[in-house]
Amino acid sequence: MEATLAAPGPLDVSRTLARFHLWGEDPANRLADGVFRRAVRVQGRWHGYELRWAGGPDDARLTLRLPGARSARAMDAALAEVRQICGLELDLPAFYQAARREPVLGALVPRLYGLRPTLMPQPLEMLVGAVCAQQVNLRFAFTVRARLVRGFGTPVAVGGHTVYAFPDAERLARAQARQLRAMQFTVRKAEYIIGLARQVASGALDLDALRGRPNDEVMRTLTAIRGFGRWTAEWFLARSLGRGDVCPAGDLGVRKAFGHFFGRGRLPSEASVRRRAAAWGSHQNLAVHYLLAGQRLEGATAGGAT
DNA sequence: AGCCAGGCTCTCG
DNA sequence: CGAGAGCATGGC
Repeated sequence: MEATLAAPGPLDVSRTLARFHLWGEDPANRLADGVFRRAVRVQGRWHGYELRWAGGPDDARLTLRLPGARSARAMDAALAEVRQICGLELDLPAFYQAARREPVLGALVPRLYGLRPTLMPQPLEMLVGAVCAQQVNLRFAFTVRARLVRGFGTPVAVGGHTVYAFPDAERLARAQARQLRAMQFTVRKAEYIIGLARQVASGALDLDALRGRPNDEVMRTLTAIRGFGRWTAEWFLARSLGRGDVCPAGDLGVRKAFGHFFGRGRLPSEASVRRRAAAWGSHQNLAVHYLLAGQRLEGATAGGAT
């Protein structure tokens, strides 16, 4: 089966999907030879899909293919994921208009034209990925997450490649802490991940229901879980639910980016980042995304930090 | 060897 | 509450 979709507003697919290999390989989100591959589960069955694209940022055309699939439901599920992953729901034109009033963002927009945040469609995947990234460099975070995905995920063949479906809560709930330790998770992070998975698997925690809840309620729900603090919850709001009015101000990368663009290189406090970001209202998420990507642009040319 | 890395919990004032 | 110590595991 095959379907095409168009973006509402600018979309630079390559730049948007680049984050899947910025810091290493992600076996659940494979980017190879200009094709993005991933798997969705529909009625208990995994379907691998391939995303290709053509055209420029202003006329990007996406082609989604599910080799061997016949169910319209599988295609619908894959389409819904792709919309999330490419950030199609986000109002880029409105952000661009607002960015014109701000010199730093205004200058970044043309350089990053069509960049969108990649929203992670599966909440468990986002949360576990966030735990992996707590307090360690992102290269290492990617490495341990890849081990987790290969170790507990389900391999799915698609287009001559293998993608791994991200392990579900039931599988992670059965995992042993020492198995995660062998993958170089800390004892504590192993507990966090397994603890979360058990809450989800038992039905005590409904992550999908968070999508319909206001920010503060999502924050309260997530931060009540051991191992899940403000940083993790805010990134979940930003990169899973796509909430615009969120800024993970405590994030080291975010603070560095704010320091770079607004603080003459001095690392600002979390509170000061939060203050400045709050002025951007519903555009905070996109603004933060552009600042982070903007700093990576300059890091590549100036040899600085990422 | 030692500092750093896109935090979190726990304790105490 | 808010600040600070302690923590745990690698990468460079």
